[in-house]
Amino acid sequence: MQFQIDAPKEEKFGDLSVNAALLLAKELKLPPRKIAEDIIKNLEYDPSLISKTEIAGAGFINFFIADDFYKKNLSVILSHTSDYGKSDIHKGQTANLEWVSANPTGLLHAGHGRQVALGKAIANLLEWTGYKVTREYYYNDAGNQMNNLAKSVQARYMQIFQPDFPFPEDGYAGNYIKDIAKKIYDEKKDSLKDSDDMKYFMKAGEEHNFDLIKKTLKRLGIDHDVFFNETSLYENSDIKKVIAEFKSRDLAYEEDGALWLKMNKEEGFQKDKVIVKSTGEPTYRLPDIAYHINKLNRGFDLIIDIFGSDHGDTYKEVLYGVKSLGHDSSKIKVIIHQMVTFKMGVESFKMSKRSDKSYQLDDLIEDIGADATQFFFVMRGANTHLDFDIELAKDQSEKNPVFYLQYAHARICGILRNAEENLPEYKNIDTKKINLELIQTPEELRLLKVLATFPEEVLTAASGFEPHKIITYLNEVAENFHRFYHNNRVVNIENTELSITRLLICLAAKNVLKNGFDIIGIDAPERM
RNA sequence: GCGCCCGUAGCUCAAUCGGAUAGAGCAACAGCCUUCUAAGCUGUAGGUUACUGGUUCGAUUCCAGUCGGGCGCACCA
Repeated sequence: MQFQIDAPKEEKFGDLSVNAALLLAKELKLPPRKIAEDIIKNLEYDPSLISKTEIAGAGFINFFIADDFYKKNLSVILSHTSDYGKSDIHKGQTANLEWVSANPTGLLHAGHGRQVALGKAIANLLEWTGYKVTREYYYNDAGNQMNNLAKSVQARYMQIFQPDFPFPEDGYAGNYIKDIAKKIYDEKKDSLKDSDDMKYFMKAGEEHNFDLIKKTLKRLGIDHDVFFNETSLYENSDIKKVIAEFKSRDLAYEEDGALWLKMNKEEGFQKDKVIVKSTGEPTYRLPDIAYHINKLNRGFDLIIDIFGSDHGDTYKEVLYGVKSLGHDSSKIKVIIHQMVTFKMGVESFKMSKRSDKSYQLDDLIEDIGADATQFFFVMRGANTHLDFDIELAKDQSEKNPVFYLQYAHARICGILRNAEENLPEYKNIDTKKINLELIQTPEELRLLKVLATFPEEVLTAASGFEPHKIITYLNEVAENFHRFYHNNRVVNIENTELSITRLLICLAAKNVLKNGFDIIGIDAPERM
């Protein structure tokens, strides 16, 4: 029988709860509470770990973990320092996380931030569970959009000395195109005139844009290990091989001069899809399929893609292609995040690539800082539409949720500075010889309990790729620390022994906060 | 029209892949600074989990339908 052992939401229901009796009731045709009684009667457990059991509600069996366990855990936290919360369940395994992967046709706009921040935190989470993580960026410098970029740059360049030069209708309107044109003009003056120079315009635009994208990522502390170039898939003929495979498996056919991939209607696909256009150029699907096969062939145990919901349908086609060629697509996990609506108080506005007034990720970082940017994007589950209130994020006051957490850390640092001055000997204490008997107040115990669950919180957050759970948890830590602070004087020269015990609790809380901040990717300030 | 996602307190969101009396923050109201940072703490109020039905010991969670919102539905990526 698949019964569950859970930590109940409410403290009064104990620390662990088992629903076995409820599940057995039907089969045994007995009242659940009666079954629970029988189970408890026959249970053997260590009374130094479990202080109490009880039957509650419809027939839950609740276990209360002894306070001693949590008290002893204090030295566990302190001795593991920056490793506390890490696990090795995926030790020896490798993961590949690909995200951002914006084409070098423009800058990262504010909406990209959600994906940028999510990926950063998820990569960290994976490392905390033992994965060796490759952070990858799929660099796509082929296709129509690059021609469009070249035309846009050319037009802005020409307009410098020929103001009536027409700007392409679907060109990129952002001001950054003018910057690129200006740069070219400074170097080449008006020597580039005919369309043979298109390649030059393209290259200049690409380099400029990609440089800025990388700078933005750097501001958020993101450094990709691999920039995988799409063109390499053509050069090493991976794409040719994929086409040949599709043909030999009779999964593709030619029609109207194009090559079509047969899509399985039973898996929900409505119609077949073109993989090679009649012009001979592949559509994005083909290199994407080849790319994912390439990742699988590199031997990763886990492959994660992060996309916005606007790609919610297309990735399924790519995975279908990969699977139909006999590859194990179950190793590939796709995280879809919903779109972001930015608000200034009540006023909302949408991002647009076409407008030159679009709000860039750089602007957002400028306005609210890198920490708040990272925090606000990761704060909520990826699968809900996110309302991003820039005014709130900008607010340097208690309204801003990021400060609540950071303040708890800063406050602990304040206490430690006080101790440094009045009780410097606390630093030399052997944490194994603390007098645990002195831990008595409910706030102390409650805080220790919360701190003890950190490793498990990391595991659940990592297994579902849900970094927002870390924030929810850290909030609980901060809340319990503040409560502890208000009711328990820490540094008191009259009572050195108690002071030292409480200082160690502070250190443990600081340790957990710091580790959580590291996962999310924000700073742990010493002062605020 | 079809597909995917979503709808929870006035607002922004949680709720451990079916569990107990649905929780936080902000906003509102009432309190707490001669004491380690009041960016804090304590308390009050706020709900038919969009709606209707179904599945079972038990539903915010699963299923069907309705309403409302987002995103897709190219030989663009």
